[in-house]
Amino acid sequence: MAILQWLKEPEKNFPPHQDIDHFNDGVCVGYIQDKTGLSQSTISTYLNSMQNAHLLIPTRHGKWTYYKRNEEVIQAYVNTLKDTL
Amino acid sequence: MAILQWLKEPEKNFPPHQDIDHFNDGVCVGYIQDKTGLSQSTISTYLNSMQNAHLLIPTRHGKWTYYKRNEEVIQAYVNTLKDTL
DNA sequence: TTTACATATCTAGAAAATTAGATATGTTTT
DNA sequence: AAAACATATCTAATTTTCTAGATATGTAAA
Repeated sequence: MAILQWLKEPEKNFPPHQDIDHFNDGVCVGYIQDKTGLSQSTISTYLNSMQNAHLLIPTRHGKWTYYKRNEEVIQAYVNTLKDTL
Repeated sequence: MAILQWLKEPEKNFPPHQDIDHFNDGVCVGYIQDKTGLSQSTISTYLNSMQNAHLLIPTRHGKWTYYKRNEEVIQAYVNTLKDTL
């Protein structure tokens, strides 16, 4: 949940990327790792599982993988909760 | 989540109680246990933890404890999720 | 075309959640 | 007040989740 929240406003929660000057494709794994303080493998695993759940969309830029929110799925999930819960 | 859903419409998901003819205070533990197929202690533990989270409101009627949804808290939770997630 | 770097995957140990049996408590009936 | 019944609590075993170290893979720089 924290990661999803951070990704709502990348410019407020992460430093700028070195090769690109926008967050159009999200934030690179390393920055998210730093922010959480967890190990590289743990973060990679998390991001991968969130990707599998279609909560995040990955984009590869050179050496880096960027992750951004999948707004449609996230909203659909919240709406389902609202109806079902 | 299943329990919360069932408790939205007790009359559709549970048999009538033997001592009272309404679900104003919710459903007794035994009926919820039957519906889940879990053991008595497990269900009691679940209901207790949901009560601690203020998701359920307990009412004692003689030998039975009835549990009903705490709509305010449940809605507040969903709304928080909608904003935060 | 080797080296360095970012990320992914594999493996396994530690921590937490799930669950039931045994027992305790509270309430009603006899 | 003893017995019966509904629910709660305690304890512990099983299962699942969490997490990191080691290693692998993919990409770019030297």
